[in-house]
Amino acid sequence: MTARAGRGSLSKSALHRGVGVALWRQIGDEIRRGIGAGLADENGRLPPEAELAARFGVNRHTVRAAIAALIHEGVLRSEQGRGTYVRRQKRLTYPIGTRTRFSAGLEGQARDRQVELLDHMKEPANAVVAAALGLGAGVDVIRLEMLGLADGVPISRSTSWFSATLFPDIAGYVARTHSITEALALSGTRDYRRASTTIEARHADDTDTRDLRLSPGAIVLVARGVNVDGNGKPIQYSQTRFSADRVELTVSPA
Amino acid sequence: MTARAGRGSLSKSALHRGVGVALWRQIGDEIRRGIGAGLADENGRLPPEAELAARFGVNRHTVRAAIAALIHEGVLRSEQGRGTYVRRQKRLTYPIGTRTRFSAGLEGQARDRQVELLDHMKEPANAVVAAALGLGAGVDVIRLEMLGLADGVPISRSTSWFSATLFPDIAGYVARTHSITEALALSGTRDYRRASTTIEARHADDTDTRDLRLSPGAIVLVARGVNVDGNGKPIQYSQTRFSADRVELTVSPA
DNA sequence: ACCAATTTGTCCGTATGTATT
DNA sequence: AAATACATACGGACAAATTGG
Repeated sequence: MTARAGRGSLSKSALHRGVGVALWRQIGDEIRRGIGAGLADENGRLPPEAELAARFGVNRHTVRAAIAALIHEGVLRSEQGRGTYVRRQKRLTYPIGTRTRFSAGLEGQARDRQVELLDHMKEPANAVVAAALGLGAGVDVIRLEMLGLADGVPISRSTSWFSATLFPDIAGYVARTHSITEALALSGTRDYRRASTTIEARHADDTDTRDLRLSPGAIVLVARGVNVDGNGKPIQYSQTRFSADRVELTVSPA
Repeated sequence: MTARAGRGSLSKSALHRGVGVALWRQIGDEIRRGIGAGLADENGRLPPEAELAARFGVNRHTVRAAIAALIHEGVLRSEQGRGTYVRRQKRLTYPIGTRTRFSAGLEGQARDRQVELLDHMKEPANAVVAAALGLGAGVDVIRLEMLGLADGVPISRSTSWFSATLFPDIAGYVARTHSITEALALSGTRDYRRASTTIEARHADDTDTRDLRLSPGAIVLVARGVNVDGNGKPIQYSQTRFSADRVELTVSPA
């Protein structure tokens, strides 16, 4: 999309009827994608409903249903007599690298960034967590449920596990400092780095729609990874869900 | 998903009515996601329709519609009196790193891997391509449209741009060798590495659904990046779309 | 102040698709 | 397989707000 010649042409995209996805939703997805690819003009104004209807080959009401959904999502805003406008133009770029830290990574992209601890608990590690942290299955771990915000908008929703014996007080530190980096430092781990990350994409489930304020059918990017300390010993396993509409990930070398 | 306690529990996920996605399709998406997360047993057998219906809180007819669609897509296969089975179990893991090469990256995960050149052309670089390759806007570049397959299944669909003056014969080389690495070597560039990659996720557009054989509403992972030669000079800008159902990306350090 | 053109908002009715029983 | 309820899609008509002459 980014590297296409056209100026707002939105390639007469064929809609598919009878495939279990309503036309208005397909059109909504097209409009969402079209934003930032020249569909809206320089003021963020969309073409009028009648023109969009003609372009998609549907009734104006169907376009209106799509726009209504996007307004409900907070993507668009419309004013009677004036037109329909895009609310947020740009997507945040979140770095995935050896030294990823939430706040530092978004520096310069959002005025206000913060991490909120939603919940925490001690529990026995399941097979995946145990393997990732190099612990025996069933060993106690501490799980943190966190929400990352940028300028008040939910950006990421993560679940992290730490060894309960090595980081018994991690939850309190995170609650106090609002920072994993500082909480680890208070626990005695001054430095850490990302050992591996896998990235997948899927539809938002209801946890995602609630915590990240998404609409059903929205997409989340899921990054799973392990942080290790200076000696290469695993200290944190985490799984982070990003709103695909609001962020893109960038793999930085270094 | 991966790191959740349950064995096949599939978290009573609430379905949403009136959101533009038919229930049978939502259930289909859930089943697709549930595969590989313990929904199917060790033989790849799904729970019986009646049980799925109870689990999702819908009528059995609706589950049957979902299964029928997944059978049509080639994800499931069902046998009267025996049950419904998963065709492909695992998702491929595609490495994104400094030394990403399609075929080598999937080694061991698929018996047969190949890259097919769908189309190629010479064109003036647009702003994005020119910036990525460090060329002046409007300079001629060669664009390659490629399809990556693993065991005959389309995995990735990429568009790449090369400087037309530095790599005038790249299309022919790729067509002959079915490999970017070898085509670059024939052009005199023995070594290259990935300088940067950004990853986003979005709904499949009709190009994607056609080339990657996806159903509308499916998700694609989009990786955009630049390859540079030994001296750090950009030689290739590419944009690759992966089927999010079939592939996950992994960021390898090194 | 007025008018015409443009654009979104609301209402009617009808046909088809989806989901349940 | 059939009856029912609701969501989706279409078509047309008009009201309400904005813009510019």
